[in-house]
Amino acid sequence: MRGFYQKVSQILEDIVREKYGLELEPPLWEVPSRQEFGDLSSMAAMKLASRLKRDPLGIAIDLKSQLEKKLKGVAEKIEIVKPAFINLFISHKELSQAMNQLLKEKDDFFRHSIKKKVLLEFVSANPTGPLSIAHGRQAVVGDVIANILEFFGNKVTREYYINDAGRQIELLAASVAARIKELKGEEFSFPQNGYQGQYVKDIAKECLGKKKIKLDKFVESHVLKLIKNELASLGIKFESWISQTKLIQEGEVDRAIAFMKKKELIYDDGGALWFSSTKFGDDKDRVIKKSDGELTYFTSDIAYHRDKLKRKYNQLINLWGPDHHGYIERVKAAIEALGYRRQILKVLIIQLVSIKTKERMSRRKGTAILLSDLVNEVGPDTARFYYLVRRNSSHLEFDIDLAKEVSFNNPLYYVQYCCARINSIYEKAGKRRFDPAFSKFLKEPEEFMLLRVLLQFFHCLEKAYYTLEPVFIIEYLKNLAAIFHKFYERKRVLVDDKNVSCARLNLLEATRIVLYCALNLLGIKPVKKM
RNA sequence: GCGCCCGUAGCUCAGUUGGAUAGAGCAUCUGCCUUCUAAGCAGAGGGUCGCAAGUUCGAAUCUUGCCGGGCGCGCCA
Repeated sequence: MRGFYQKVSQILEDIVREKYGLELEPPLWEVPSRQEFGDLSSMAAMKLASRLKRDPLGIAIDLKSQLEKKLKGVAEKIEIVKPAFINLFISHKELSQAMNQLLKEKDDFFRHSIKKKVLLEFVSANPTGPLSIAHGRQAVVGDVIANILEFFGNKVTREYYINDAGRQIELLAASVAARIKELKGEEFSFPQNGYQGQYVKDIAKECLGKKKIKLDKFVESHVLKLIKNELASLGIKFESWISQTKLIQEGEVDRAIAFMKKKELIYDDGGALWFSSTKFGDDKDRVIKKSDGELTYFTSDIAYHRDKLKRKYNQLINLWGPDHHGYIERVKAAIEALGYRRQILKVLIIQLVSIKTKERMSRRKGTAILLSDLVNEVGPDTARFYYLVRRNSSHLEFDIDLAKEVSFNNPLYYVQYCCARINSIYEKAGKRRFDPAFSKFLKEPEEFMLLRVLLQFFHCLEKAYYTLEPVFIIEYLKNLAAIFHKFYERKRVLVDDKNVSCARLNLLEATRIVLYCALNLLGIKPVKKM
């Protein structure tokens, strides 16, 4: 719909400006909720009517006649529906031309070239153990958001902030130390609230043979390797890893404090140093240095964000868990204090994940279900798909039994089945070329229904891009799959009439391009056989 | 107490910069395989959109109050 949409929007915009002297907020056209309302629908008449206090129907009739004049050949028909919707039906000729363009340009047909530099920070789990199922959701959502941003031409850096300076990592080292003693048969006392879990014992075992190692460094690198492997098992790779300890050692934190001191945003109270974040809209001021002389987590986070900003990105995006929601304001306050616009940072809160399953995994006593358990159970593609089926801000219930089910109940299989059916036809058709000259032989409503949905992928991508919600791609895929199966059941592709057959093969290839493109953005491999 | 998320069909959820008859899937019932994969398609039933007021041509969507569920509010990280 990309070509028409831009053309038609421009024309309507011009008419509104010339005839009424007004500018309406885009979008002037939307994809209507029902097929019967056409390809594009405009509410411009209603909007104009409420601004000018005039009869909407009269305005609609006027706009319609103007549009008809300027859209000869593009529009099949233009209808007015109560109260004053203007519905536009695009001609079959125009639609098949768009399909030919899609066949020629492939993915590029849907791309943009926005070219912003974006830093996407996500997961950033403490390096104290394996990733949880909630981290898994952040990882997948973040990765797909990065894919979408890149698809529209942005330069994206996926970054992981390693929170390795706190007490937690010391506690883990102490836990490992206790396990080492246990293995040696020495007396040991396990630290209070120390880290449980098999991985602690595994690390201890590895330490046994080695001499003269710095335990905390060894432990950290070991856990980081573990985390990297878990992310890799989902097909996720970060371009950048930033260590909190390193930021402190390199003096970034001190410099950030000095900078804010100079601007008189820091004061002393009760032996502690405070940042006057209330000057920038925070509820209360925040401690920068505790009375015992130690820095807080927030302090190094200020330095970290200063470091990000110095690297000259157009946009910073952070994915955080819901427990960090109260933290957004103070970081934005810090960004303003550092002399940047607060809008440069966008924080997405990714809600929690719970697991629904009959037995199997819940039987494991004591330990929580981990990301690695989940991936082992259902595989990376399924894990990715189901991690994306809800809006970021909604709780996600991961239904393991459904995800593993090999049936049409399972939306992922429903989508993959399209790929399998297309491939199956290709195998039967043998050698194939896609000749655009045949596209004009598309005639049937089922063919155009499918073609319209293919072209609407453009809108789906825009929606996902502007809201940073990958779920729209999932919803689109489900819809596309339904329309494709409908087409498949009603119309054979390989028929005796060569013209029709070739035209439908073109349509099939267009479908494959869109399907693969969408799945690719989600990081899911299309299947060829089922 | 303050802040955030959620409440839509029996179940899981779409639909929210206000728009057309509130949509899917599951489950229930009825049809369709000599023809490219039936892991599919066609059809039926199923709703006081948590409750109540307000804003207007029009509210699931916006405002206010209330009810119910989840989470967060440290000189923790």
